[in-house]
Amino acid sequence: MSTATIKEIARKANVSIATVSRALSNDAKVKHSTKVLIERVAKELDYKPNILARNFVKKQSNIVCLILPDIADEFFSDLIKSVDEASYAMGYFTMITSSHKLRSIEEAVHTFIANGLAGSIIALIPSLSPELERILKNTEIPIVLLGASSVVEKFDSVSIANYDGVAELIDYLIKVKGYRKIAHITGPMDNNDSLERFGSYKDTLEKNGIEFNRDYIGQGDFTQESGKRECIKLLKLTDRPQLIFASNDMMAIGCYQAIKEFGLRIPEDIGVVGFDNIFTSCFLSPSLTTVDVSIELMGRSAADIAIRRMRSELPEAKQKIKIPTKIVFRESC
Amino acid sequence: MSTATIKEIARKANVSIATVSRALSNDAKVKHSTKVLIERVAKELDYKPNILARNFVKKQSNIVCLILPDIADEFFSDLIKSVDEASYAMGYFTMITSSHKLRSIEEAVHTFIANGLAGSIIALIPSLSPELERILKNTEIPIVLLGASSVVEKFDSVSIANYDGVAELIDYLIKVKGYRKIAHITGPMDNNDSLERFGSYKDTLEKNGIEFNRDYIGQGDFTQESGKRECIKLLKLTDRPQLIFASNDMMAIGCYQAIKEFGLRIPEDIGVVGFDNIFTSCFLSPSLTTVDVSIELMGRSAADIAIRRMRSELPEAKQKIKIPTKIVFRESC
DNA sequence: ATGAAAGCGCTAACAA
DNA sequence: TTGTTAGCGCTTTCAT
Repeated sequence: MSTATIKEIARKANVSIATVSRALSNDAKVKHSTKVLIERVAKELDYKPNILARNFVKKQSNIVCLILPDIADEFFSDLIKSVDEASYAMGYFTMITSSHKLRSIEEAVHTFIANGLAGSIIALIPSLSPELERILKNTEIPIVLLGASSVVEKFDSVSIANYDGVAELIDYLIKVKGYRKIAHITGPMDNNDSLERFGSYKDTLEKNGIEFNRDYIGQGDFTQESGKRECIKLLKLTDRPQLIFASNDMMAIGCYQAIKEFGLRIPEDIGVVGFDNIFTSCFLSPSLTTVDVSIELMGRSAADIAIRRMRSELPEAKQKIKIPTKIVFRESC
Repeated sequence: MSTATIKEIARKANVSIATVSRALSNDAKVKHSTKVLIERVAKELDYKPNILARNFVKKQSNIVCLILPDIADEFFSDLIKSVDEASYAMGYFTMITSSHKLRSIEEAVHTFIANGLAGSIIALIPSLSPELERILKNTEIPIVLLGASSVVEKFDSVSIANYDGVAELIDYLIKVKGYRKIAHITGPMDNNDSLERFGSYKDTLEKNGIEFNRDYIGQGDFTQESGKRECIKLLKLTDRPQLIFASNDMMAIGCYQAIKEFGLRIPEDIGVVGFDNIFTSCFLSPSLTTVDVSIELMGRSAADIAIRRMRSELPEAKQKIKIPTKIVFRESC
């Protein structure tokens, strides 16, 4: 490895290392001719700054650290890619890590904050534990929360417009499709997305004059298995619902399995809708009506905030970005 | 942020910073009692070493950098996760980046090598350009190639056992299922996986006494669209094949679309098989028979090699890991 | 077994 | 506009 250092450039260009440093970070007043000279020499030597040294002395890092939860969701690739692309475009690097069986999310965050590697953190935090909140609040580096409760006023956050998305979906089901008996399978009860979707489901039913029916609620955990399990319970009801709204597409897939095992047809006997628009959704038969979210936009927005915070380009007030959703009309209802 | 430094620990423990450094990296001869004392103080102060400083002075990095190609494949999440998990378990961090419209893979690799951030590189390189090979060979840090031509003797590599996997698949199709007219849609012609699969397809046909038929070859590029396009060409043949072996599942999905548009049935009128076993495969109708590869094992193996190279724990000879495959029997043939 | 001191590559006062 | 110098937190000789 061993690229040239500013020392060698200084020697070759007959200037001091300070001048080289200034010229290369082009923020100081350096005579144009010397700047040009230094840049030429730097290019000749194929100079790449030692990021470690630079970050170390500046006591800051140009690494955006993306922290993901344990489960590997389908959309992580897109999220990572969009964060990295935006970061790179602004001159930053992307580090990623996730909590897993060996490490809690709290530990992951704490480590990255304390050891100086991360210049900012983007964390996909489905639910904010008190300990995590304490750690996060005790740090100087910018934190951007993805999908975390937007109620938490203390952090910048980027989240999905769950409420509006679900409201639009349920409205469509009732007003256009004529469904009245709509069941819902929720995600985990400490998950913000799940909670918001559930709240919107209830509110929208009521706004349409449909009474909320506790029997029509299944409690899942965003996994396919839980979707299937809760769907079976719903299918066994004497007053069976006409449609099941699963809080995400994975659980909707579970519903498909259950419904097929019961020998029922979608959407003739019972409709199904989901949320997320994962890649698989359009290949199910029948294809799944769901709510699309631009993960790419989410990642880009988060990186943008993180980096502008690092550069102190943002106003004091915490940013609260809501990523809009869009219904994808298909064949399952 | 600002965790305690070794200086503060030294002061509190009444020893020199050198002793603290030694005690904490527990490789030098430090009296047991002082070591215990220092560790206690360190814990009290919630000390986390400044990784930037440490890496900087040691002129090495404990960051494993994973470099991905532009396209965001479905399996990236699993790959990233498994690399990170293995790295973390061995005390390393994971950085990821990908080539994209703003940056070629050559530039990405070069940057990470030169700026000192990466301690080793794991690169998913479908095809090795001469420039990339030059860059890679000119560096001191360990390089592990994923899926790159295993012919390249100069690098450690982890790749899929394409040849054996396809041989097993084609053998099954001929001997068990009785297919004879088997068409193939290839991936890009500079992609190693694609090439190996194609080679194995040809060889296995011949071993079974079936003459290779050039008309039965479509040249795709691993995208769904190319699969559809090439499938249409095959369906228009007067002597239509009985089955299409797509070089990956995405193209198999494209085949499904084409076949349905032609009003044909799978597998009654024509069979389809793929390679990869992506998540969606089992939800297609009919579900897709394909070849499964453990991405998780791939990532783990790559991280393992990268890190043991960093620690000089591996013999000179380049490691050549082949990840075994397994046929997933389903309904599409 | 421990301490003193140099130095990694770079930036940022302070001088000139 | 440029040079000199101190120092970031840590590791690592070289002494003791």
